[in-house]
Amino acid sequence: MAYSFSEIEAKWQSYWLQNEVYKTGESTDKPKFYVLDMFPYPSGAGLHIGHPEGYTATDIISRFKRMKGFNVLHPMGFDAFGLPTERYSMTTGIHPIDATKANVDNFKRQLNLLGFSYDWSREINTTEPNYYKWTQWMFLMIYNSWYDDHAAKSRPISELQIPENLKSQKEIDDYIDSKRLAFIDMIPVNWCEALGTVLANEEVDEWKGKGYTVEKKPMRQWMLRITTYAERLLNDLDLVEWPNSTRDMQMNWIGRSEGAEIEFKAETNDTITVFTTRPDTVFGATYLVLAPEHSLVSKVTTDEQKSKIQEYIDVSVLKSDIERQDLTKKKTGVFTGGYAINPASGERIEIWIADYVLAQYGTGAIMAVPGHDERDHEFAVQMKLPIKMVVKPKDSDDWDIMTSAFTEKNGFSVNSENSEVKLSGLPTTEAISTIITWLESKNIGKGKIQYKLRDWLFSRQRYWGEPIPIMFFEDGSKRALENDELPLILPDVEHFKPAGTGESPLANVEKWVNFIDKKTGKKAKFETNTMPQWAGSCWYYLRYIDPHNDDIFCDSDKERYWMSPSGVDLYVGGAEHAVLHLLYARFWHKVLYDYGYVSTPEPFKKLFHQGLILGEDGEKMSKSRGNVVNPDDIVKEYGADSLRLYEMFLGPLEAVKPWQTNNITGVFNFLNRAWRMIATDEGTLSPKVLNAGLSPEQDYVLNYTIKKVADDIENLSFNTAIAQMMIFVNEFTKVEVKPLDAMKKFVLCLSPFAPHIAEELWQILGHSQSVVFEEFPVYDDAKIVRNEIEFVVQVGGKIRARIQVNVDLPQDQLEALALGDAAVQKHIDGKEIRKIIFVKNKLINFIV
RNA sequence: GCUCGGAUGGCGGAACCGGUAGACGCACAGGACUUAAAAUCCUGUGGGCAUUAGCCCGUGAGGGUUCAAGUCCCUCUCCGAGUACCA
Repeated sequence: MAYSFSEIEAKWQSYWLQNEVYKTGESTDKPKFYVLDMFPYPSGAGLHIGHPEGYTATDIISRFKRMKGFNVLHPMGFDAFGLPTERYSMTTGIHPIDATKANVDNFKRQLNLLGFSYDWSREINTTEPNYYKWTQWMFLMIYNSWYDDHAAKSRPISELQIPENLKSQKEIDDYIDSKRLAFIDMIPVNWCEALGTVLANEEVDEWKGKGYTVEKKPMRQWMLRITTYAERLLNDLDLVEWPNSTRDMQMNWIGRSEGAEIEFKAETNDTITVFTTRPDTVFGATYLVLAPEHSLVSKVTTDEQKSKIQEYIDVSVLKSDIERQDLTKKKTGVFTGGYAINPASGERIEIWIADYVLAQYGTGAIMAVPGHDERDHEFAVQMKLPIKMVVKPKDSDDWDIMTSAFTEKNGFSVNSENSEVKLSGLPTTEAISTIITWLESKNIGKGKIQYKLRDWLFSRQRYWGEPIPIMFFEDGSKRALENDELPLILPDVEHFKPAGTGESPLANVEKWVNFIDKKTGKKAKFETNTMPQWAGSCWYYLRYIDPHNDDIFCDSDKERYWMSPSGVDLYVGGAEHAVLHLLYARFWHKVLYDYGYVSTPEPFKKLFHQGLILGEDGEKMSKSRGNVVNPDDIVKEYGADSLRLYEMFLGPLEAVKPWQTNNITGVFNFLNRAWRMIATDEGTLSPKVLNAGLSPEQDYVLNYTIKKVADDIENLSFNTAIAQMMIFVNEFTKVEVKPLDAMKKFVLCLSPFAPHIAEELWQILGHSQSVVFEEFPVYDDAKIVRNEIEFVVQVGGKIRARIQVNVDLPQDQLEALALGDAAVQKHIDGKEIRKIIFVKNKLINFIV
């Protein structure tokens, strides 16, 4: 008969709730531990089997740390703004607020069903005005900031020095706006007609995959100047304990490269600035290429080339990023008819446009060095442009530059000199610094560090997001709301369809959009764009610390207690957020840090990604495949404790692993065996549990289990911790008498993993207080030292005997014992022993 | 293409700093209990040859270092994730 998990789980869940067992203490005299889950988007589908994986891991840690005497902060909330809800509302007419509430209720029901120890009094929801008030407040903090390069930090915009030559208010305002960390720009964005909204690059594939069409269209957008933080975002990765892969991804995303900007004079007298990482190859620059969107294209284009150029631009704009970046296709481009002068060689070179040059990176223009860049080489061959060799390989002279580009950075410059500077003969690194010095002395270029990271497109043409708290006046000026005017509440609307003009549904809410500003008395119009879903998740970990504070987003004393010395102690979530969420949150955190609102430069000290759980067929779970496992069903059949245990027993937390419902019987049986070891079918203490001493073997297993479970929890190796507890149960199932003390310690070890059954067993063992408040057992070092071990004897590296010996036996005695073994003698067989390898307490190896 | 992971029995997975490969679980087989079954408990279970207590092979493939390699080095194959003309 299986133990009655349904009754037990319901009983303890309501006990925990009624007694507020998981309320986080406010006292600061205990050491703290902040363990955070990535909060979910409450979708209509409810929890899937992947959610409880990370959540169980953090729950085990939380429970363990509490038992180890820490004050644990383990909160949960909901990242509830988002497009799926808005689309649901569009089709059903159900208000996003109502849809969100229903989904959140369902999520909470499911989370509680699994026995997670969240402190629900700290629950947050990004869509509630008293939360997004502070999201808006932070947006305004960013808006009212400029980045001081000298101080290398953000400062209030009021401290910005206004150049004296600026006279009119408009000029001054424009100057200030050009420095703000939040600003408006016209930029080409991914416009989806059907959704009536702009999509982020990372969303394009997702929606295209669902059959939507996405095109490029320049629109007025809010941007955040995250690029000012590129260097710090890169360097501070050294401060965190993150998976290497995630750090690498962020480093690649930020994409720092060193090089130089070089100015080329066009014959029209326009200056075309290019960025290159190989300024040493400037003598080999045989043509220039501008991106089709480059502002100088029309100026350098000659009359007879005009129509061809225009045609090319028109085609480029219609192409999606994906199409433009399709590497398999041939490169395309058109000659503008214009020429420029290579500032190093003095040669007259052609100016082309081509869409293999990206407008958004560097200066949107390149000097093409076909001899030493594969892309330029391909283009030059195709367009029959000149190819010049200016770097030769270290050890050979016979590189055929017409066949392929030589791109290694370990060569020597050749054919690179003019009357003022000579690179020929220099190794590449020296050539680079030499040419930069020359360019700088001539004032036609300079060393430059370039980043791939772009500014953050921060506005969405959607209803279901935080309103941007900025108003515009008829004269074109604008005003940000002040703190006493926050939150700017999202108005109620009846229809969630976009305005169709590219504006959000808010544009249709006449009364809300157009109003008389009370502070200035002027006619004003609210911004109709809302913030992206990333906004609310940029700082939620801080709100948990002080969720009900109306004066500030988080009290600074509380912040210091929970975040010092290096941020959230453990952050667990999916690797899909490795770049964007984590980069955006780090950015906001650093702005807050610059103003002293937070005490650490980085928000998340240790990060961990749980691996995906696949369906039984080894494929990603999806409705269409029909391989989705619903946690509710598993709980019904085996109980929450078994589900928790099984998800942890499946394999290493970080690994991608297939679900096998069959295998859950393993952990289910284990819990039943544990139950029978301590309790009767009727739920009373088993008569076999007695005050009794432990045999040395039992003592060993008990103490080793305590040690192993504690160590493994710290390392997030839950699968091996569970295996060890199984060994414990196997050991004590064998014997007739179950020593009471061992049973108690075992239940304490089990409790972080399977809290419901542990509570029940703990009560059966005679306790009236919840197991949550108990201390984690301590093991006895002396008991986990074996006094007899199995010792391996090898001859010529092959195992020939295993002998039982006392621990720490010295080499000479073991040699004698080993040589006395018949099997060993047989293999030595009178041969000469040339060498003896001895590893204490492990093995001895006779080389013959 | 580039970057980062990974590959261990029929299956999920263990294995510290190079030192007994396959812990633990599933599945399977046998036994005990039972009129019988289920449940439970016990035993066995990488492959091959012997079938006694013996030997050989074995951690994706091939090479190397070492007394000793799943673990370190080189080359390759396959799988997964990220990224994509970033000059």
